[in-house]
Amino acid sequence: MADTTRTSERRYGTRPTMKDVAARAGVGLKTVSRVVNGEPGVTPDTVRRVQDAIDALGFRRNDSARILRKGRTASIGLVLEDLADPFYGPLSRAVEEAARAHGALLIHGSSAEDADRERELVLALCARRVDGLIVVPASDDHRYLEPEIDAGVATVFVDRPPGRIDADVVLSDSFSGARDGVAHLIAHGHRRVGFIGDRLSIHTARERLRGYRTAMADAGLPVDERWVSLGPTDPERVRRAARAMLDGEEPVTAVFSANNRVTVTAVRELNGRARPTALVGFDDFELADLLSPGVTVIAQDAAELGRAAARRLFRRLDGVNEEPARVTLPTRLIPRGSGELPPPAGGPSRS
Amino acid sequence: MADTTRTSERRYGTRPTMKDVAARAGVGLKTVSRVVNGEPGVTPDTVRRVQDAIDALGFRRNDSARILRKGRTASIGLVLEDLADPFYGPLSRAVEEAARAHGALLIHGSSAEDADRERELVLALCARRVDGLIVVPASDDHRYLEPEIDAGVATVFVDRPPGRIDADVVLSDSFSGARDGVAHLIAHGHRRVGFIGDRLSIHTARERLRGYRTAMADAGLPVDERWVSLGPTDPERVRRAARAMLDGEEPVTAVFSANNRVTVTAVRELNGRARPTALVGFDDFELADLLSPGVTVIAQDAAELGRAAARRLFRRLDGVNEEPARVTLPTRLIPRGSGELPPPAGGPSRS
DNA sequence: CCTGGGTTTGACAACGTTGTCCAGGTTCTA
DNA sequence: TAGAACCTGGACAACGTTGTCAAACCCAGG
Repeated sequence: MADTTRTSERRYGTRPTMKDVAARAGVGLKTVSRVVNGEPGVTPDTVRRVQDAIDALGFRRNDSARILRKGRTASIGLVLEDLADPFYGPLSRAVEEAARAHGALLIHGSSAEDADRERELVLALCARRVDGLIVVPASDDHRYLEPEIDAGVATVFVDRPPGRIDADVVLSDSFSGARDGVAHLIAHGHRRVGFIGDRLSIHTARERLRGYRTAMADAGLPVDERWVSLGPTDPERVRRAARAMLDGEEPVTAVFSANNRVTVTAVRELNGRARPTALVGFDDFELADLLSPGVTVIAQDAAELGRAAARRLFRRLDGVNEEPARVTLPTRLIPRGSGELPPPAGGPSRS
Repeated sequence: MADTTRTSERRYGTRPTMKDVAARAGVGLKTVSRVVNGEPGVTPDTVRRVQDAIDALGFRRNDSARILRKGRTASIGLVLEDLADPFYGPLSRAVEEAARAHGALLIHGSSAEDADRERELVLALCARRVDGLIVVPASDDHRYLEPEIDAGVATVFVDRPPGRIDADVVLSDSFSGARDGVAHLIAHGHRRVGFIGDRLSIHTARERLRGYRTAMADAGLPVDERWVSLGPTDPERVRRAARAMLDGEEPVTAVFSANNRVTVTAVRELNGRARPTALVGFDDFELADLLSPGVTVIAQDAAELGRAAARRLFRRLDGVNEEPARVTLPTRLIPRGSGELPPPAGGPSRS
């Protein structure tokens, strides 16, 4: 490939600029800009000449320069815990659709539930000058975001509230959901209900535990602390927890599992046992209805979480200036069989 | 909020620049740049002064300007079909990890299996001057990408090959996988095997169909065209297809479903029937082992697809200049029960 | 043929950063 | 002590685009 010195010709790795287009079309720089952006006030004939030059050179506007000049990037950042978690699929998708509707691109990052990594990602996105941020918090202290928010980065938290700052947040009603799920088990005759949850550092985990305790208390039932297990959601820990509460001295007859990862492992453990144990899980998951018995769940609407967060975000970007608000979405109990199993006859359900 | 004229103070919606920092620290612009980028040749004392000014003003480097100046954006684009499809979760995740390891951010878009939308997204990413692109093609003509690739945008296709251009691509071995899956059914005594696939416009769909036909031919079995159903993967179409081949005159005794969406619907249909029908599905999915019977699948390694694509991409970004290559990853048959069901005794398995 | 109004066009600065290059100061060497 | 070598810091241009503003042009009406 001859390295020609004619600057207006395409060379490998060098992209033509508006200046090149202008030279080729024999017009001024600004006229090219006008054509590229569809601004009025250019003769049809000139438009055609410029268009031809654009096509001939394979010109594509450099949005970096445009962004620098205009100050707006038409992109929003989405930071969540793990892209591969099926719960976040519909949420991301909903945010993406909203972004698309507003002509914005989505920049994505997973925090892997690590506070430092969340911070690092969020600040990288701010350095890119994203117009807005949607964050599923991993950290419990978001004061580092204050200067950014002051500087005008619209920020909405979703699924969990931010720590130590006041900002928009969209949540599912974890407390009521868990309370309803546990009450459902109690209504089917259970008196000893186990709870397998996430680490207490996570807000939703705390709320769901509170829902569990409330439901038990409302029914006048005691909670044996051996029935409550909190910690990371890896299968090994969850398995051990399930075994402990099922094989102990006063075994539970039902289990409430506080998120989808826990539920899946719990199902695996319960299915292998002779004595059926009732189960209600927080979060719906695909194929829950096809298992036998079908898994009764407290479903949250992940897509709606994303939509609501995006709605809030774009309202702010459109200049609406309101106080930060908390939106709480209701959950839905979906009975499928596992939550309606009765306690073993003649078993510990006698008061 | 008083609109002070002191330009170096923070005002709402206006961010401090290096110039502001320089003024405040009493140093030159370039010195600030050096400190921000950790370049050598600045006295510790000066560094501290600059650092203080940065903290006081809440300065954060504007990456748009940096990108404009340097030409590299440290970001890569990922365009796939649907973020919410669980198959793409691990793939995205793997790409993200690789990006992170190389200090790059990930910009994300879903094509929704629409060629125009793919093109629009890809070109938007090119306008942003992403350093590289990873694309799950929805279109069958990617000539529109040629100028971009010539201009230096490293591009790797994944899961499906590009159309009408030569470029890197990472694929699962759909042909062999399907052939093995169908051979597995035949090995268990089936002679009438149905195939429910995706639209033929999709490369993997064609390959899997070819695998099916090859397995049947290799076993000397005829294929009745009523056993083959191709089309969109919505549940309604798949259900009808399954019913037709199961209730027809010469009903199939086994079904090969050519992707995860089809498999899930097929399981739903088959589970409701008295006569058990064998099933092997392409793509693994969560909980496949918990259904009864467990679903035998041809598993592809989605995460490895992503990793391999990212590896290829970053090799190119590191300057390695090779001919475009096709990488094909093997699939793995995972027997779980549904694929090992025998045909009904005394039924049509007599030759 | 000139004036006035509108339309079309282009020159120029600016966005915030980094690369180049040079000035001034310090330290070391002969 | 002079001169070289080195270190630190800053002035300036450039990246490719868009906003501002003024110049040039066109046509109709007088």
